[in-house]
Amino acid sequence: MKKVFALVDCNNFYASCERLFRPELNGKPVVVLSNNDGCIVARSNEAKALGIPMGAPLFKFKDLIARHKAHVFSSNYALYGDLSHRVMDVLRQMEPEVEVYSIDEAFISLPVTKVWDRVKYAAEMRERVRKHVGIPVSIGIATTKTLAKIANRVAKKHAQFKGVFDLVDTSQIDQVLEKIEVNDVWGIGRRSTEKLNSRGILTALDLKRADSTWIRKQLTVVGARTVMELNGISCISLENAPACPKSIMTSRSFGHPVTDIEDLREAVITFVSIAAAKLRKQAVEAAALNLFISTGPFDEQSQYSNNQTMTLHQPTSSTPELISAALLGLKSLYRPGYRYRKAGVMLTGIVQQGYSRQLDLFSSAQQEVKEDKELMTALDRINSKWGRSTIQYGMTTAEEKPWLMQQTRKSPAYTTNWQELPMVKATAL
DNA sequence: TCTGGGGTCCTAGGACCC
DNA sequence: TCTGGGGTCCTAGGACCC
Repeated sequence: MKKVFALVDCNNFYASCERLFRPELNGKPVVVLSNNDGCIVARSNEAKALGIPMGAPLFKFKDLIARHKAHVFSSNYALYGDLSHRVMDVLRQMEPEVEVYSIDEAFISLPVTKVWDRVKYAAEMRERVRKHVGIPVSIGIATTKTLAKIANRVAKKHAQFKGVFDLVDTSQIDQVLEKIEVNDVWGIGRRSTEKLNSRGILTALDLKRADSTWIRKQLTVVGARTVMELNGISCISLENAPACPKSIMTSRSFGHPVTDIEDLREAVITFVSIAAAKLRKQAVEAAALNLFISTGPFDEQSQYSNNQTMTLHQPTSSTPELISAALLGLKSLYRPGYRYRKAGVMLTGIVQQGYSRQLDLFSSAQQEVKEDKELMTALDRINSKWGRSTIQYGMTTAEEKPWLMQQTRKSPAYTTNWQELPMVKATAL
């Protein structure tokens, strides 16, 4: 049966999450910051209207924010992740084929029906999410993912469509594409836009009609695919089941510059522990670990950045094993005298847990692996119940931890921590 | 003073092999 | 004097996405 794509996208997701528990902020400007309270990564419509751009560093807009009394939040991923799951659950209750594309977006495969039925159904979907979770979403429908993205944009931008726009009808596609700038097309970023503009390709419609040989040469097969999708030929399919990840990364900028190797050591141990827990959560193991440390990109005094890959004995998800590999790397990467601002660990060579485990000749393998697994299971259980840092490896009790993130305006974990549940005040009548 | 984090895919070029 | 060619694998870097 022929199917069409619906793209469900949460409106100003992080800002909407924050407002859900602070309804008095509805209609007011709200911004949410990146880690370390560095950049603005989400804005309510009111904040967008003030001219605050996406990704802008906070310090450049402090005045504007103060002047308009915009509300500022540190990012609270425990909250956003939980609300995201709830939204996706509602979608799955209505349709079986859901691809969770990002924390705030999902592609859904819908059967082809009459336009009117489709729009009505999507509107119902939208209303259910609003009612059951409280997050507003927009829905775009089309024959390819790239066109569904564009339809979603229209749904979000023009209030008269009430959050749902259907672009399956081919006769109106060109009219819509004509009004979309080429850099707003999914897959066309800054560099491609420069190339396209210099050739006079300014709108999505221009791109749709562009010469395919030239596109293939300048934008590779990726760009060629985008052009096909604009022409209604579906090249990017729905990925229903989550695939095995190719890499898993944990990295952070530090709250303050770090010079001491002992502080770096703690940071690295922490990041490896988080990454290892991610492995176990997805039931996979890593065959290699890449560690990197670097000074800040805005440090004018001196720059240093380096990385090293350690190959593990065999694929593993054991925190202590990964930590010892990482610390070996740190020893050879560290140079004294620099102000480090960031470190991170990337796990690669990911395989399914226990898949093709070679018997290790150099240790009494089986028994050790088993004990380690049980230990990790216990650790994960405790940390998921009592919080990520309840049991940690190799931490000092130092009060000053310069590498820790700055997060001065974080909202409570309303939905994932018993200690931080929202309270309802009962007033006597 | 203050500038995020976590991914994917593609290509070019080098090493190596036969 | 004349000094192949094709395939594979790996890595680094670019571009893009949210």
